[in-house]
Amino acid sequence: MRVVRTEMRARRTPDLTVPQFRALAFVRRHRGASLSEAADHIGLTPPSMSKLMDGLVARGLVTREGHARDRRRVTLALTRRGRGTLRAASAATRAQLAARLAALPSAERATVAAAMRALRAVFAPDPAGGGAASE
Amino acid sequence: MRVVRTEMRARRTPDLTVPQFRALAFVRRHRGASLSEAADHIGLTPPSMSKLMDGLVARGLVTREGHARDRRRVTLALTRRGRGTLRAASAATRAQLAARLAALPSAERATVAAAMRALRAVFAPDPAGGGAASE
DNA sequence: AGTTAACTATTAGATAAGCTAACTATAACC
DNA sequence: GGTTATAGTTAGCTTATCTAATAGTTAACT
Repeated sequence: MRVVRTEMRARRTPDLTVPQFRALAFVRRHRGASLSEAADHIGLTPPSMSKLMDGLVARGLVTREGHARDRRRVTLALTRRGRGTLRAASAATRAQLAARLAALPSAERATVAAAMRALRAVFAPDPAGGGAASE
Repeated sequence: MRVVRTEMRARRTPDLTVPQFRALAFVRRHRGASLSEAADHIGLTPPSMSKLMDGLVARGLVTREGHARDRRRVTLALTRRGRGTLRAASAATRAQLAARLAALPSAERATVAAAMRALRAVFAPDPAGGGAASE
């Protein structure tokens, strides 16, 4: 995963930091989620998530609106631009990782995939982030 | 690796951040290294490494002395306390990871180990960090 | 109904990690 | 000996985190 981060940092295409990427991915997967929900799932405190969202809202990637019934809450969603940015970042990262992994013989790629499944079972991270690691 | 980081953060025993841990590990492995060497190996710019070392020197974990022949350079070394702190952090992290991995059947642990070897070959990280992952 | 308790989000203020640009001091080169 | 390159630091910026404190809302319980 260190390498994943490194690759993501190298990919300057849409210029998202790792926490920004994670937050966008969470919002994509949970449209209309609240700030606390995002903080919980990603493992940040609410103030941290609040500030993170400040930046994403300021960049026009996320909308933050008041909840209809519970006026304490906030409703998060991706903008069209947010979806595009996330998709581009995801594709770029995936491509770079795939390029690295392509250097492995396919038997070893299979071993890596099996290890990932085993580790996911033990650490049970949110299936959002690492899902669909087909290549 | 994300999980490694999380575990390390959770381990509050000697209270080292991940970059601090990495810097200490580098200095342990390369006694008398210069600042630039440390920055290069860890993948930071010299100013970042300089500031990181500021903190470690202030905490009495690292010594930073002038080089005998080349007075531009700086010579880094661990103090006794630095060695102890690093050892404690390393042991705590390792123990927590081992506890998690112990939940896996041994065949799957072997798969994980094989995957790590394969990935190391592709990404070729500094052998200092991930070495000796026996358990 | 009215007060208290719980919850949601933000602000304030701190530390740490990073970067680039600019500077200082020293060594190397010709 | 004067120019060029190298090593490290300082200055100033952004982002990521945290805890503590605050404000506004809703729920809960007399």
